[in-house]
Amino acid sequence: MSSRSPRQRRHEKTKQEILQTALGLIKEVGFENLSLREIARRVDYSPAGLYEYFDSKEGIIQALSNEGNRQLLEALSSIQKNQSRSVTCYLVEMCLAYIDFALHKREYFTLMSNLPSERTTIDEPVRADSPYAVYLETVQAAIAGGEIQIRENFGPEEITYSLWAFVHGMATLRLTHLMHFQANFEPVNRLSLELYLASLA
Amino acid sequence: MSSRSPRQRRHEKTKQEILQTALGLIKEVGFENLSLREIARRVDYSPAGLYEYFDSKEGIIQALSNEGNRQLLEALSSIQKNQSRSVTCYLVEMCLAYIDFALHKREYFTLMSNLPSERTTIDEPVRADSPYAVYLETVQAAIAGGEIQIRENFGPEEITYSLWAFVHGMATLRLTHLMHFQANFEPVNRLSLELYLASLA
DNA sequence: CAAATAACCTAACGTTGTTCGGTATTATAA
DNA sequence: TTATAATACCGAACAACGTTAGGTTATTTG
Repeated sequence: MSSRSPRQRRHEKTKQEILQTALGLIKEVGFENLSLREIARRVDYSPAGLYEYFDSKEGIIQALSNEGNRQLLEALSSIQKNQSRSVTCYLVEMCLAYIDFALHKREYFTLMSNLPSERTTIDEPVRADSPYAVYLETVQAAIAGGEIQIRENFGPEEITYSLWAFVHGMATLRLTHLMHFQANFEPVNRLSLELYLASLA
Repeated sequence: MSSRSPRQRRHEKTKQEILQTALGLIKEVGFENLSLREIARRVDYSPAGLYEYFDSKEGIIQALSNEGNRQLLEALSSIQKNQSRSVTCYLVEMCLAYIDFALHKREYFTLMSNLPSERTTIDEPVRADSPYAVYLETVQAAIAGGEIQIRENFGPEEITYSLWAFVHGMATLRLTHLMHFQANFEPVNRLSLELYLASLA
C-alpha cells in the first residue's frame, strides 16, 4: 500500500498534510480565498517549498477534487448496499445523498463543481468511477425491473442526466442563492424527486 | 430619464462604459480572471480613477449582476406575453428560456449564480423583480386554472422552487461539468420538464 | 566515499485590489 | 465675476498573491 522508501513515505505524508490544510482553509475562508501562501504558513513551509509536492496551486485543487469525487462516490455507493426496497427508492435516497454531500462537504463540492468532465460525446464510454456512472447503473436497474420506462429520445442516459440536473440544481441553489434561507429543504426535495420518478414509470 | 446636469450625464456614461468593458472582458477571459486594472487599461483610465465610479471591483460585479437580473427577467416575461396556449406550456418555455439565457449570456449568468438572495424565510415577501417571482406567478396561474394540483407540504412556492432547481441544474451542469459535451440538450430538457409538470397535474 | 537526487529556503518578479495625497477641472454661491 | 466647494483624475505606494531561479543542506544511491 504505502511506498517502500522512508523518503517516499514522508513525501506522501506531507503531501496529505498539505491537502488537509488546504481543505481546512477552504472551509474557513471559502474556495475563492484559498491562498497558497497561507497554506505554506500553516504547514510551516516556505511558499516555494510546496512546489516540491504540487506543480501549482491548481494541482492542489485538482488533488482535492479527486479526493472529493472519491468520497462522493463512496457516499452514493453505500446507499445502494444498505437498503432493500424498490430500485426507485434507492434512486431517491441516492439523489438525497448527493445533496447531503454538497451541503455537509461543501469544501469538496464547490471544488468539484468547477471541473469539467472529459467525456465529450455520448459515444464515449462513461468513466466508471464517476457519480454519474453510479446513477446510470441504478437507472438501468430500474428500467430492467420495469419500474421506469424508456421513451423515444429518452433512454437511460437521458433519464440519468435529468435526475442529475435536478439534484445538482437543488444542491447548488442551496449553496448559493438560497444560502441564507432558513428552512429544511429535504422534504420538498424528496417529494419533487418522487413525483418526477413516478412520471417516468 | 437622464440626469439633468452635464456632469451627471458624463458620469453615468463612463459608468456604463466601464460596465460594458468589464462585461466584454469577462466574455474573453472568464469571470475568475476579471481584472480591474485591465478594465482601467481598456477604458484608458488609471486604476485609481475607476474608484470615482465604483466602490470596488465587487461593486462593478454587483452592478453587472443587477443588469443581468434585469435582462433575465425581461427574457422570462416576454415568453408569457407572446404565446397563447396552456399555462403549463408557458412554464416549459420559460424554463427553457432560463437555460437559454444561461448559455447565451453566460457572462451575466455566472455572475448572478454567486449572489445570494436576501430572502431568508418563507414568510418574507418575494422580490417582485426576481425571476423567481415570474415563475411563481405562472405556477399560481396554472394552479388556478386546474393544470397543476397542490399537495400537502407542496404548495406554489415548493413547486416553483423545484422547477427552478431543475432548470438551474440543467443550466449550471451545461456550463461546468458538461461544458465540452457536444450535444443539443434542448430536447432532453424539454421532455424532462414536460414529464415533471405532467406529474404535478 | 562520491555522485546524484530530493527537500527546502531566500529573494525576486510580475501580477493583483486598494488607498493616499495631490492636481487639475468643473460647478456653485457671494 | 470671483472665491469656494465639489468632482474627476492620476502617480505612487502598500500589502498580498502565484510562481520561478538559484543556492544550500540533507538523504539516498552507485
